[in-house]
Amino acid sequence: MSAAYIIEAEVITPDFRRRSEGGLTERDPLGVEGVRVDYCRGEEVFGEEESAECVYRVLSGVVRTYKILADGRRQISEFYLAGEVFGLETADQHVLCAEAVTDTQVFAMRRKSLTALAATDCAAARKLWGVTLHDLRRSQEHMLLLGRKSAHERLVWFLMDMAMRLPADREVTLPMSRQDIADYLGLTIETVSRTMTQLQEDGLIELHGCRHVALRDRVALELITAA
Amino acid sequence: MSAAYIIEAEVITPDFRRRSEGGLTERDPLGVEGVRVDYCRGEEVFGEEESAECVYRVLSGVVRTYKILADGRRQISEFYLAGEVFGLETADQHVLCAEAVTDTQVFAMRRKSLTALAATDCAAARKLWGVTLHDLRRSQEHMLLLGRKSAHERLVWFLMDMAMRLPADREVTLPMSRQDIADYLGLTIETVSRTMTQLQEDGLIELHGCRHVALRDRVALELITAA
DNA sequence: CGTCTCATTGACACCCTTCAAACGAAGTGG
DNA sequence: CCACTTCGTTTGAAGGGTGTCAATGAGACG
Repeated sequence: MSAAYIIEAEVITPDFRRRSEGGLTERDPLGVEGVRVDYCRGEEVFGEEESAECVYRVLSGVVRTYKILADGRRQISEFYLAGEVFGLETADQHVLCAEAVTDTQVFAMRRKSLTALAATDCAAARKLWGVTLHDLRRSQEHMLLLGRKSAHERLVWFLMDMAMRLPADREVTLPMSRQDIADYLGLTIETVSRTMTQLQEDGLIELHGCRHVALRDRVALELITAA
Repeated sequence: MSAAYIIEAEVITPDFRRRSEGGLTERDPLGVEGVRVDYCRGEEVFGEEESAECVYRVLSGVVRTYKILADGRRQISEFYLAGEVFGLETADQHVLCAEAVTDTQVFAMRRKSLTALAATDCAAARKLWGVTLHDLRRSQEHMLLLGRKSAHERLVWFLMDMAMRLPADREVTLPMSRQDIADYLGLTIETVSRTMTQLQEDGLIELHGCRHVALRDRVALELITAA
């Protein structure tokens, strides 16, 4: 109880001021304490060039990180799903923006606590580094996708990836809009939409409303991604 | 001297067998020992899915890391210039290939030595993590480029980046071929060539042979990248 | 039921790719 | 020194995939 107040007093950020009502201080698997914070759909978690006070783990919902150009062109670098860590992909200052894709609850940890822990606990340091490595490996695959794959290949890869990462029984429920998908895959919203319909016409997927996708022919889909 | 033999005996990799004649064991700024190894133009440093025995620092020359699809489409994720570290961008197994772009000398360190050092020396661990973070930040910018920028913007960004990173007096000497540039920027060789000529016709750059580029109008060039 | 937001569909344009040929520089052998 | 080859680059013409612009359709919500 007192620890909660200490943290609250130390960290003067909107995150911690906005912490969930009644939320007590807890410990993250990474090994440091923090608090739960809620964000509603579209709300910003942190902005570009903002000093990086906190590191976050998604508890529920989805977060997108992105870069944006002066004229509005946006590239989403990653979607973070429940259980995943973000905000670590930078040094002292954020070079990305982060926003809640859906209503989201995150676990906010103070960066200082993490680096302090890493300074003494090698296993923790290794874990932290592993998070960054994971992001890097995914971004390398993402570069291949953005630089060299067709719209069909991009979308199929995306759907397969989501099916793997989201709790999917018979169909995937996409948490993000077509615009988000487009900005993630380096396409336009129209191309995403058209490609989605075409995949349906080809019998590869089945759409039940625009957010619900059933992967109808996994073999054919995997052939496209492997190509 | 004896340390050199120990390392040579421990590490059974082509890298260490191929070490430069007469090269003694030295210590890298990262804090571990290793040996110099030479690669000639086009030679592979490591392949995809090869176990990651070593981490490298470029001493002279240039190295490219890339991913390649079954049908030959290639995406270069990064060029590593003199002084830069590569091979760390992965966990235990490489997910990229690395090749020498020019005749290249690298400093090869055993991954085990690095992780062992990181386990005791926090500053070293922090440095290692910093290398990965640097790669991640660059790959995020690269994603924005690949996903959202035009051929002109891509090439201008590339030239500015090279001018900044390479020792450039009045003109930049590009160490890589048009094909490499194309595969780095997610374009075709023809588009790179055409865009290059157009930039010259517009008076933004000046070509003296295809490898030598003078940035004629820095202000205009920076306007394009900032757009 | 009306409004709002988002998704889909259509027509058209354009940037980049593809295919092909010419050009140029570097190296080799006569 | 000069043909000749080879490899990489440049240039041209044509086509296609994706973007742009615009209109229609479909849910969600009050």
